Amino acid sequence: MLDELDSAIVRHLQEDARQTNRDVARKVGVAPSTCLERTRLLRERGVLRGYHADVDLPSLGRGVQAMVSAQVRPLSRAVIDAFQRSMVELPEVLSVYVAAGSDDFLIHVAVRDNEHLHAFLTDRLALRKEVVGFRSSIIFRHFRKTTVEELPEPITRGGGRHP
Amino acid sequence: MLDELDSAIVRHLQEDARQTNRDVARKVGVAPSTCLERTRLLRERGVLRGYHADVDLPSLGRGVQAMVSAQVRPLSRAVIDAFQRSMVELPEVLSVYVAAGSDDFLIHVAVRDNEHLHAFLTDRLALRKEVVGFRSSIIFRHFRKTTVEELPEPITRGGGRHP
DNA sequence: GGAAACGGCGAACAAAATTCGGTAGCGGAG
DNA sequence: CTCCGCTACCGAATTTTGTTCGCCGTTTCC
Repeated sequence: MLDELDSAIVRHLQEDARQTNRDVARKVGVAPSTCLERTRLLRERGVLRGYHADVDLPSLGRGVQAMVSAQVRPLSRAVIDAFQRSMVELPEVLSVYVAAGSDDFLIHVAVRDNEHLHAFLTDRLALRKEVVGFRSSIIFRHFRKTTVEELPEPITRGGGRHP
Repeated sequence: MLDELDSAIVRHLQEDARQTNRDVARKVGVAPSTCLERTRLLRERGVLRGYHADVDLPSLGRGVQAMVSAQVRPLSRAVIDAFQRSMVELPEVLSVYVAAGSDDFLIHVAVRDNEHLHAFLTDRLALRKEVVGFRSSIIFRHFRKTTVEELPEPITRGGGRHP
């Protein structure tokens, strides 16, 4: 799906999305025009979904982060979709994961302080009647990998899907 | 800490970090040179931590995501730091949260398929002797907010910290 | 073996980044 | 009240980059 040149471009744009196309081209060893066209195609293909600034949360008055796992009932599409939508539009929420296994939802929140977290849990979660339970984990540190590489093919037994 | 102009610049760079400085300047209503200087200062102050391409995980051969919560013992700094570091360097791992509450660690992983996830859990987690338990949640959907705004000051009783 | 298609290249042109001297507005001191 | 100095913004000039497009070498498929 991605050749080596694509992968290299993607890697460099993950590390610094604001470096110039010329710089990327030089680092991956092709002409700027080639690099530009490749990048355009990667975007068009949906491999590159966008470019976003990474912001320091404490600077935005959000010194406390937590991951809140919630269980909702009934697990119908209507309830799930509505709950997801209402969580996403809360200013405290950074991210919503719809999941299965131990939890139905994982909600990553960033708030001013513990007081604010408590208010969020009681006023925004506990009050909702579809929420039958939730647990919170305060996040002390968060290390996010800047670059995600293509996974190498694993050692397979017996070959691929087209025999 | 951030005036209205800073906030506007930060907001626009969160939405699209690769738009030109001119475009940002036009949108926030200042001259390009002013916008450039502001952006430089925001970076220097650590408010803007970097700019990263958002990559489609399935395109990288990672069609399955999960959040794994792990409990480790003893909860000493040495064990925590070592476990964190070893998780971060695994290719399957996107993000590591060091937490307290329901869980000690939250590990966001993206793998090829369920088979690969199972291999990860058994070979990379269950084998470690400091891991005393873990639970996994398969992630079906992940909605990440592109723009994080500064939280408005709450209604406080009795005023600020400098009377 | 040849034709067509693909991908990369580099030059030319348009646009953006970056620098820097000038200046308006603001705040403080006299 | 006025003057001074400081800060932040602006806009023009220069350098750098983005973007387009015709050309050419390679590969692929008859």
